[in-house]
Amino acid sequence: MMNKRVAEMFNGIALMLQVKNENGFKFEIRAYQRAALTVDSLQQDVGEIYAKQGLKGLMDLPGIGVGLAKKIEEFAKTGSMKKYDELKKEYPIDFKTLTAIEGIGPKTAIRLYSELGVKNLDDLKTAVESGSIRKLSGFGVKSEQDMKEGISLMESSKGRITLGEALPEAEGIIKMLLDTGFVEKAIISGSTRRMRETVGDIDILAISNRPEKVMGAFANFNGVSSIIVKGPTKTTVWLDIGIGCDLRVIEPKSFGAALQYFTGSKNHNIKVRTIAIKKGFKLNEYGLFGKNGVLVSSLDEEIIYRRLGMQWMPPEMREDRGEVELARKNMIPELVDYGDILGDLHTHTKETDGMDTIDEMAGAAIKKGLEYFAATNHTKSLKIAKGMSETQFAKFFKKIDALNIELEGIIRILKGAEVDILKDGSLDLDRKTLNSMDCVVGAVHSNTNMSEKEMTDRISKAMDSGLMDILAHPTGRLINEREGYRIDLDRIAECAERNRVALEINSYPKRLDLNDTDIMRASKYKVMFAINTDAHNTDQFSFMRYGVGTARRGWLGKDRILNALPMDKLEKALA
DNA sequence: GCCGTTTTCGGCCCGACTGTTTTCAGTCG
Repeated sequence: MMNKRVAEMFNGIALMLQVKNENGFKFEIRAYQRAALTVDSLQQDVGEIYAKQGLKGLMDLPGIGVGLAKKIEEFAKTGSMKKYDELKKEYPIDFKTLTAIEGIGPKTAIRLYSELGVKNLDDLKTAVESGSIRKLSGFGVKSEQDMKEGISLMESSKGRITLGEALPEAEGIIKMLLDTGFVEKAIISGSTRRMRETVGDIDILAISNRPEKVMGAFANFNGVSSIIVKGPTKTTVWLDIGIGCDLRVIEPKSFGAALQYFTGSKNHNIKVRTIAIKKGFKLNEYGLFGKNGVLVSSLDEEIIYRRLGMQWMPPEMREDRGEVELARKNMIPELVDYGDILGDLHTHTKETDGMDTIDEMAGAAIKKGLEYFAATNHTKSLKIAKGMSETQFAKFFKKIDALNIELEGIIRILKGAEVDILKDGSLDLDRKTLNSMDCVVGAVHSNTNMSEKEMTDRISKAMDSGLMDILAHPTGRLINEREGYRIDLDRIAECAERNRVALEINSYPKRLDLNDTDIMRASKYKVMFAINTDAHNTDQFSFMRYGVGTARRGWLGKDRILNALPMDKLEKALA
């Protein structure tokens, strides 16, 4: 995977061009930054795209033209980029680290270098401690202190946290704001509203006629470790959990415009605003304005989009992946909704590595309003999770049969397993046991370091057995921890279609697997998807929303979701 | 350096906050 490196180099080039010549490269810089964003958020490796589709494939990516495609080609072939290396020779500075410090941008970094010889973080620490920053013109004691604090913030930063951590934190802040009594409405915006799998900072939008009171309460919130900026409409703080949080307070009349603006994504907004300009409007966070600065619309997101000749788009789609073009043609698909999920087809109990009993899990599922769920414990080869043998499953299923009689008409528990797909592609239980189950979820847990072809063959063989209903966490990736195993997703999806195996969208916050872009790719085949929590305790049924958010980011409709089917139809589908 | 429902040339999103200095450049999102 070379995306990270390429994005870093593009960003590096942008930074160095910025210091090289004030405004001469203004738009070139923007092009590099935009391309870096595109490459960085891409799930597919640009090296792979180049290998399979050449320059043409690269140029199909938004913001990548012939020039940048050739630079990616150069990197893929030689492992370096001449333009980057040449600039780096001119500026032997660790821009990436230094500009990651809050308040330090490229201009400041270059002054620190040319006047104090600061090349990296260690040099900066020395400069700050020695008191030499305050002696530079345009800098003072405050700037020096800010840098010191910026360094410690960066060192305590978690980077991007998972949606599963960010969303509950954001909801806590919303509640606190509403409790102040000064807030009419408070809503999550930014990447959290778009349900992005990781969140770099939390964005909150509040409506109030008393902004100073709201900002005061926010800054004093006990989850806040320091205040970065504080004004009447915008306050930024650093949270104890290791990321930043922005609060914008606006007047009621600007609600729609502000929500549209602060939800992003950045590239989505740039595209929408460009269209606004072409139509003779100006769009900002206060509203959509006509030629003479006359307010056209500001109250409602949907009306603003309409005025621009577009349909409203669900936040999860706003990534500039073609949604604007669809919206202009009135072709935005109806996405699976958070309330559409009727069951959960992948959960664990105490018998293996779960925390709670089947009775407790059933109780929690009932509370969640599910019509059914499948108990899918691990199988014997997975020793670390106390995987079960054929006889243990038989015994466990008797318990489920009894429970199902007791819970008749309330909920239905499906008998299943998360069966290991072994190294040779065979399944970890005998055919008879698997045939006795309602729902067989196949998964890879061992020998993950195979080649792409070997791993794809292995999983395909398992699906070809005709015994599997669902392929769990198809790539095995863990966010911020490990990349997935290597698979040819097209071959997997094609094989799943042939065998009528559903692909899982695992809702576990660290997994979200398949992810949004993989879903888009796989959904070109006639496969169903199953959005499962993989719950290991009763609380984790609440992970479902992360999976649904991911499915929506992959543009899936309800008709593609296996567990949006009511029990009778699901039974037929599984059979 | 990218890109096209005005364009293959001439455009390119828009505003808030801060420090240090007197009007704004730098940074951020």
